[in-house]
Amino acid sequence: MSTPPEDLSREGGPANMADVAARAGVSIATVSRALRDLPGVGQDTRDRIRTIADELSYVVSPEASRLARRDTGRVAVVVPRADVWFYAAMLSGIESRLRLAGLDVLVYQVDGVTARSTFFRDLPSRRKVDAVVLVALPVLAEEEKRLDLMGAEVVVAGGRLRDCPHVRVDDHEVARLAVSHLLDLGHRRIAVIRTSDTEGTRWSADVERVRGFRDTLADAGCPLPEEYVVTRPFGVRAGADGVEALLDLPEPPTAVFAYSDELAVAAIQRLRERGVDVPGEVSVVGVDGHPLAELFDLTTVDQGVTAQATTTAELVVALLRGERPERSTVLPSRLVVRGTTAPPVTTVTAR
Amino acid sequence: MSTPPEDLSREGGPANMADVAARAGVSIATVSRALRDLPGVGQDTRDRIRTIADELSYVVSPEASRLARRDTGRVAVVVPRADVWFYAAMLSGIESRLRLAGLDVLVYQVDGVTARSTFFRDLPSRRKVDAVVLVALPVLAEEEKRLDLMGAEVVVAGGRLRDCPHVRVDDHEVARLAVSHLLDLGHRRIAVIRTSDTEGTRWSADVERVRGFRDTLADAGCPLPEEYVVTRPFGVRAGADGVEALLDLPEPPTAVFAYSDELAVAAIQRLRERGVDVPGEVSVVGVDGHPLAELFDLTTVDQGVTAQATTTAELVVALLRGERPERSTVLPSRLVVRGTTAPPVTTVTAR
DNA sequence: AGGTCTGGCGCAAACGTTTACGAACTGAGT
DNA sequence: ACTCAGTTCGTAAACGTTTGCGCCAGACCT
Repeated sequence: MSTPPEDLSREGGPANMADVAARAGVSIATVSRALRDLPGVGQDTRDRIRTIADELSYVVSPEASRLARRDTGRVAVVVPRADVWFYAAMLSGIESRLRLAGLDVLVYQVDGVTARSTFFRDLPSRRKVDAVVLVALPVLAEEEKRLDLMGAEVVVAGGRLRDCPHVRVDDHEVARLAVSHLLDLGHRRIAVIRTSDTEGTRWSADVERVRGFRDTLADAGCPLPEEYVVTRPFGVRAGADGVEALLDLPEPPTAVFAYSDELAVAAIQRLRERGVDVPGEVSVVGVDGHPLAELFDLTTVDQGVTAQATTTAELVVALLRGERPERSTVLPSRLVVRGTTAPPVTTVTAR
Repeated sequence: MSTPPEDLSREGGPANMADVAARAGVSIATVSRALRDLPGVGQDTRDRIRTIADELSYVVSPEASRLARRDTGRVAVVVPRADVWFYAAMLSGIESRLRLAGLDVLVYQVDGVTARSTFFRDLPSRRKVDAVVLVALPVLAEEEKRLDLMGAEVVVAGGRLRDCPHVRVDDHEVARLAVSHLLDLGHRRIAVIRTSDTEGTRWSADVERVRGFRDTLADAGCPLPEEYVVTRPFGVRAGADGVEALLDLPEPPTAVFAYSDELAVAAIQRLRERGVDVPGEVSVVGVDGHPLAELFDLTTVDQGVTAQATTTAELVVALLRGERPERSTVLPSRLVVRGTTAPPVTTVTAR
């Protein structure tokens, strides 16, 4: 009868490989090999080491292990903020998949100019991770250059950036899907509500969606007054305020393309508060595939966030394995027609 | 004219402390001290080392540094899932605050029985972090025991667990605030919609809210048919389905206390779809302080998520500094009366 | 002149692994 | 008996820091 409890709480701190080795009467090297399923260890020795490690409830020191093998086993996920659905869903999906690959995920919230500039100045994740995933992060041209210093694989999700490998949807197509749907229904007065940093940064998804919006209207010979493009700072109020501005126009739109489902829901809520029927008087279409969209019977362009997240994570895993995966994946988006879009009354009836 | 570009991309990998030391003509120890503002280095030497480190764009190897100093500089935040507002907001707030303290945050999503049991079996964060924050994580009694093996400070947010230091709101009070408000308005038929894991786990916030609900009704001498307590699996449908079930009762409630604002909003949406006026026929009150609540003019009990997050993070920081902070902080919650609650028509009018 | 400080710095031992290399042993083939 | 390949294991050198200790020069005293 030995003294197991005493061994666990030996002079502070958890057990080392040396402790396991001593108990098993083998060298540290053998323990290392045994625990990692490397060849060169007899089955019986391996088993013995295993049980001893278990008894001591030993786990390797990641610092030491990583120091010796020169990787970190960690991936940074950079999002503007973690409490907004799209980013949260991305983070969630990426974490799940990376966890399967045995990778840890650290989060960086980088929101606004100052946070972003300090992030790119200090690159706080340098040498701390094997890869960094930039999720829909607007980046200034000068900041792009600092990416090289990152010293890790950089992959981009939900947009594209320089020559970084990335996963995204075709945002031009996203906008086209939404706007075509509205055009098909007969709408000719179509507005867009978007949010932005308005700090001079451009995120590919943003520019492409705007372009898709304009292109689709232009292709259909549909006029677009500039007042129909409203931009509001991010927040719950964005959708409501944006649609308010549109309603107050001398000639308000009959349909609204909202940049996100959250915007759309807020817009709908405000419309109904003001007694405007949706979709009777104004149609609304969103983007994302937010759970709320189903609840509110919102027509939307589902951009398959989970799929994007998973694909991104798999891209990271492949890169870290040294494989040469597809550097650019464009996932499909699909229009989900629900109850917030309908033909405009004005065109159907009088004039 | 030396060869600066060559130095940067020297034989692969980033610059070491040794490189900096060599260039500066000092020892490694001096570089270490200089860069960390430790005493024992002359000002001029310090400056010289600084600029050289800058030129080489040197950053310390966290693995090596942490190995030597025996901490990790990381904190694990464990949430059931990162794409649900409450957890996301907690994570977001905690990350922001911990970042200020120079700590990195790694996320663990632990949702459902299997994920939780493997989490507590493997304790994947062992030795990887200095502290772990459990955010509203239901834990089985047997799993609690494994916490000791964590080998890190364990703090709990949004509830309480064993003797772990924690930050929370008084959930009994939260329920009391909501239900008293409904009682004050004259409601006597008050139901509750809750979500749960239903895996035998109990989370303190859950049990206390239910208790608060029952106690408050009991104190008011208000009857509570068991059908008025509906539980639905988590999801967008929970609120809608739950309220549906209530409506179909022979004697439906005139007021609903929803466990979260998301539930409440879904419930309201379904109520209105079914032509039930809110708050005319049914009053609804939620819990959280979700951004949606403001948008939907929802009466709610704001549990100050950001404050909880910040306080939790500060608790962690204090613990890691070796201070002896308040081990139990109960933050105030407050009733925010908006437009989804009103006196019941039935009691006011006929009978 | 010798003596005690004191600030500035280097030496070297940790920290806990991983891994190339080689030693010892085993058994089989000659 | 002798080699040879194969298996099992130990030795020791990394990996890149941090930090206790000690040395040395100069300043400041007596």
